[in-house]
Amino acid sequence: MIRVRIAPSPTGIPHIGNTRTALFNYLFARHNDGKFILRIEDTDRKRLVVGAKEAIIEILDWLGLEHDEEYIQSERIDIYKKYSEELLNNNIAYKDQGAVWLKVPKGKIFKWSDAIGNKQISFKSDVIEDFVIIKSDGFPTYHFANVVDDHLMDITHVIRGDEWISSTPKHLFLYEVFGWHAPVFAHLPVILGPDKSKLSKRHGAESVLYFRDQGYLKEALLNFMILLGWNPGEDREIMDMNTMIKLFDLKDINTGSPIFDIKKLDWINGVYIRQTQNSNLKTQIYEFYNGKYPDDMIEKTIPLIKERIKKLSDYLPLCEFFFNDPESYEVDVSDKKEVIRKVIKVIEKQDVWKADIIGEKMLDFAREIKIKNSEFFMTLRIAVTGKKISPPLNESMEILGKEKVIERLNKATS
RNA sequence: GCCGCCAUCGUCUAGUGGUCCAGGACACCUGGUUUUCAGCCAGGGAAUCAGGGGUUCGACUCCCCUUGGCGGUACCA
Repeated sequence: MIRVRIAPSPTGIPHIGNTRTALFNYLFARHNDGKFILRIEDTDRKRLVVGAKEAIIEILDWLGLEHDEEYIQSERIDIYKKYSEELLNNNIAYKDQGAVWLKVPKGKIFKWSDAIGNKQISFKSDVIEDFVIIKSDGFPTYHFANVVDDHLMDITHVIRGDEWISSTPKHLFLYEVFGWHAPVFAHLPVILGPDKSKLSKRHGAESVLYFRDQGYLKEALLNFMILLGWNPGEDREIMDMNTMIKLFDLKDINTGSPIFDIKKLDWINGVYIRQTQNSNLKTQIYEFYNGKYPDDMIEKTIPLIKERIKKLSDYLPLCEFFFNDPESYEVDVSDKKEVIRKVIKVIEKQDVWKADIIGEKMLDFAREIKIKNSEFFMTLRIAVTGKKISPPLNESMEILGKEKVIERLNKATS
């Protein structure tokens, strides 16, 4: 039975990098009908961040990366203590300044075959110094707790960031002194920022929750993340979770570090928005704005804006005029008052209030007063919406209603 | 410094010795549809496969070196 785990430490809020590692672990587990385990590694008491653990769980929940088992290391210190004492008794570890250290012998070679790129990696033990396994505050170090737990929890594959490569010899040595069988290691190349340096606050290192707050869909974020360092070996790029689970394989993970590119995320998000059922999209927008705008109105606008927004947060800038009268006009229409007044007359006589009929009348009117279509409709657009860019005008006016449109036009001439 | 990982269009990548003077996607540019913006459709530019040596009849693909990037070198993970 395949068993994998993610081992986040609650010293910060997970970003795209950590979360992609979680995704890969999840996909690997599900693909193989295995177990996906969450282990909170809160052994660094000094750097604990309040709310971090909750955020970790909230992110996994939001993305739907459901775990099968959950452990918290701070509740397991007796276990680590027991194993460290075993090492102490066997004279493999020693105490110094209140901490327990593991003796690392010289002249050994630690090597393993890494699942990423399928290569052999080896380190001479001479470059590895004795290291602490139990800190003076009684808590285990990552190296120790991690190995003990991975063994106790029957972890078969350790899929983690490649910043752990240099620590792997220590882990291997721990498995050796305990006489335990080491799991398969798969070290993922880390995601880099646009400047090819480590992901920083400026780009992508924000909490994953930030992307949700920016109006990205979880399906899009998931799809974006899997494409960072993995592809199915065919041209397909848009994949739902089931497809990802079906196609995912460790051997298809790239060896090079990918760079985080938000433009691609935006594109993918737009694709997903266009794919979303109207009623579902309505609900998502309604909830994104915390119910501030009536959902029946949102519903009417969906067909008009579905192909025009890339993120949920693009909705309001485009559609606010449906809910509120414009407070200002992006283009000055004060010299167009005459035209607008005439339009009002035409509209007042209009009793069939349908977009295509309205459109015809407007076209006729523009022709009658000999104004170029583009110019005329821009004036009308500004007067009704306040903006140069809007959803299709006729349809927007239909949704707004005749009375409201006349009111707006009157306001624009005042 | 030492140790280790990595290296194909700006970006994500395909490519496992010949079918590649390198294919797809994003981004960008042009044209079409059009009352704005999107979307959609059609087309375009964009990698001497980091550089240099090998191996081979033949290298993007294998080996070595150099360079560059990244990581580690904590009683942090």
